[in-house]
Amino acid sequence: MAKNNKQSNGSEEMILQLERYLPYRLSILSNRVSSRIAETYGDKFALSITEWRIMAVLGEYPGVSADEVSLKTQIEKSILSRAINKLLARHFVAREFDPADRRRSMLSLTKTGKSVYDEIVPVAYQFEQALLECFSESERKQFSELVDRLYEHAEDLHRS
Amino acid sequence: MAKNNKQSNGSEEMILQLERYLPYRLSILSNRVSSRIAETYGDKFALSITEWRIMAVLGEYPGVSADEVSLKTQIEKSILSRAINKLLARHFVAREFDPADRRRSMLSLTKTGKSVYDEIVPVAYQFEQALLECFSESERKQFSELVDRLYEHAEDLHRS
DNA sequence: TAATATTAGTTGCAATCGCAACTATTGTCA
DNA sequence: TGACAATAGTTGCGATTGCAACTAATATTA
Repeated sequence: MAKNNKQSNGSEEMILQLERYLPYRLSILSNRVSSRIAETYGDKFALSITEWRIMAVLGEYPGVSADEVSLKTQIEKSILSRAINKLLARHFVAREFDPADRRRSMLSLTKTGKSVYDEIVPVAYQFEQALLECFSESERKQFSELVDRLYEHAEDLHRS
Repeated sequence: MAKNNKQSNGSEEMILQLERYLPYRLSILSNRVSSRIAETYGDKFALSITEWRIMAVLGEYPGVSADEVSLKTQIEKSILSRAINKLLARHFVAREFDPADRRRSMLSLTKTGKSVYDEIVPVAYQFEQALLECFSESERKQFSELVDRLYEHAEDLHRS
């Protein structure tokens, strides 16, 4: 972790070592990883990260509403609305409205969307595997656990 | 990690479990952490994440050029140019041009900028400490190491 | 039931992003 | 030296973002 180094001239000001600062490193790591994957589906299907995430949720949970997608992915609802419209226009996603609550949309992948999804998923997993090559089995487990714990803890911090 | 679960009906299509997919989790974690910190300096000094990062680099390396800031932070150069202009306008940052190479800027924090920096740095470190409370000492070290290794490995993947 | 609040999703709009083209300066090499 | 390439930084411009206000539907409650 970054250390709280003081300057050596005796003054009390701290220097922040950005490249050792964990929040910064997480951000850089995440950007690097995400952009690497985005290359795979971006080049081939012209999907943005946001669009792909929506499709990933629909592949896993067909029939969810936009709001549920928003909850799961943290995508802001106006961005989501516009991304869904694009996916509708490209016939990757279909939308019905819940007859019991006509505000509520029910989203799913179309046949075309599903075939795109089926093509991307194995590549995504291969990428994840390739990424994790640099870890041993126990390191993978440990890392995964620590990521989860940090995520929960960051949420807790907010509440206090 | 996410498992390559197949559907149970005997077809070969894979489902991607987004919330177990490591690249996705890194992204969500990083966003959560970054936005928590941004609240601290954003509310008080109206600094964006990008602006703060630039100031952090200048606090650590006074006199660097815009290009060097771009290399260190991965901030795209047009975004950087505009952010620096804002920081110049607010007198948080000063700019000279290298007499030996007049294309090259030499950036540094002004007195005002330095006082903002000096106020933010301890808060940033406190935040990092609070974040890491959920880890033991050895877990912190391990996590830091794994993050670094993953970062390097993600870069290697790209070259192949 | 009528008034009010809440929820799901959309849209207006100003700010930001990011690629590509541009200017200005310096480096290369025939 | 002079033509061309490379580098640092800026700017034009279309696309994207994200807040806030909006519409439409449902839920609450007096």
